[in-house]
Amino acid sequence: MAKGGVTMEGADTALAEIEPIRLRLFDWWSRYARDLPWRFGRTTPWGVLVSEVMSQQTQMSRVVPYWTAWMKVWPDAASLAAAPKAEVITAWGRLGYPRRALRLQECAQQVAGQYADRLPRDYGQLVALPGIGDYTASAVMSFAYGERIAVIDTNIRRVLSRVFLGHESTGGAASREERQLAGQVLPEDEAQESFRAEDGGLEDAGAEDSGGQEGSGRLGSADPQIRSAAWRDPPSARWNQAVMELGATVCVARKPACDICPLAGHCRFLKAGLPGLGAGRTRPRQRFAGTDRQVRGAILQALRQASGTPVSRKDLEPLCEDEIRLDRCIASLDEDGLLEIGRDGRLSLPR
DNA sequence: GTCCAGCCTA
DNA sequence: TAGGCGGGAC
Repeated sequence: MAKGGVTMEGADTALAEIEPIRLRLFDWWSRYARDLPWRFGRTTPWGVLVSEVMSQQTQMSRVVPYWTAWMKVWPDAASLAAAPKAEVITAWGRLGYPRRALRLQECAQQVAGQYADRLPRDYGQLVALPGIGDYTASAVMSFAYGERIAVIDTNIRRVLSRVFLGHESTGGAASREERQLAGQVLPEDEAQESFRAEDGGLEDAGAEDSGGQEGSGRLGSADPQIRSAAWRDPPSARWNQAVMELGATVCVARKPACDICPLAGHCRFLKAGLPGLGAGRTRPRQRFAGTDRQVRGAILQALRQASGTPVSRKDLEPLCEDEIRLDRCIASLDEDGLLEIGRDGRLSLPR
């Protein structure tokens, strides 16, 4: 119980400065937030969900072109639900972890079939969808719907832990202390500020908005005024996004840019001299070179490039010295539903 | 070499 | 709770 109800003694000092911290972070956010096309209310809740799934373990900058092309072809759950798997896998391109693409389509099928093509505005229903875990469900609730909910991801854990607790976030699942802290620092929302509170909201705002902003998804080179006009995120949603953004661009894992950090004056970690910087990070990464994952990726890429023409196993042998491994990877891709094996033994993307 | 807006299964 | 699962940026 010493753990449960106990306040975070160590965080008290910093928590007392929560208001100036919020002001500084919000100001920083208004100046430096990246102008990603799914931000600032320019897409639907479904579009937000797609961006979050694509961003799982993948940097935002890599996601942007994929997301833009994807949403053009499949702007809603229903259209994605009806797409051929091969096209979905191909459109996923080299984003990595292609099983995410299949799960996203399964998710689309459930949304289209069970929810009349309207993404649920309920954490429990979201988290029950394929490929949607705690983070993504929370992110959609906050970013797409403006609901007040603490979002917990690796960036937020790192930033909050550093600023308020003065040490690095631990590996593994979020600790109880981290979750409690995230809830404590989350701003309250004024009822009237809660944007998209009314039913409908921007459910169909898709891509019209300002006439002719098509593909770019940008608002010119960041006129703060234009941007802020589009900002209707309630404080809690802005906070979640701003903390994440700070973690992604300034308060990074290995070499944080404390010299330009808006929270430097309030950061317990910095004050303490960055003890154990970079330590206690998430579990060690698996190597990629020479693993099944690399071979799986190469096989899939070959199938994409074959664009529908079945490929023989023989043609894949150059991708992998070890034939045992090659066959194992083919089998696992088959099990994952990422490829099909024809009667003649040739391989292709599933239909 | 490390890290990344994680999720799922055993 | 541990381990599998891409690929690129730095």
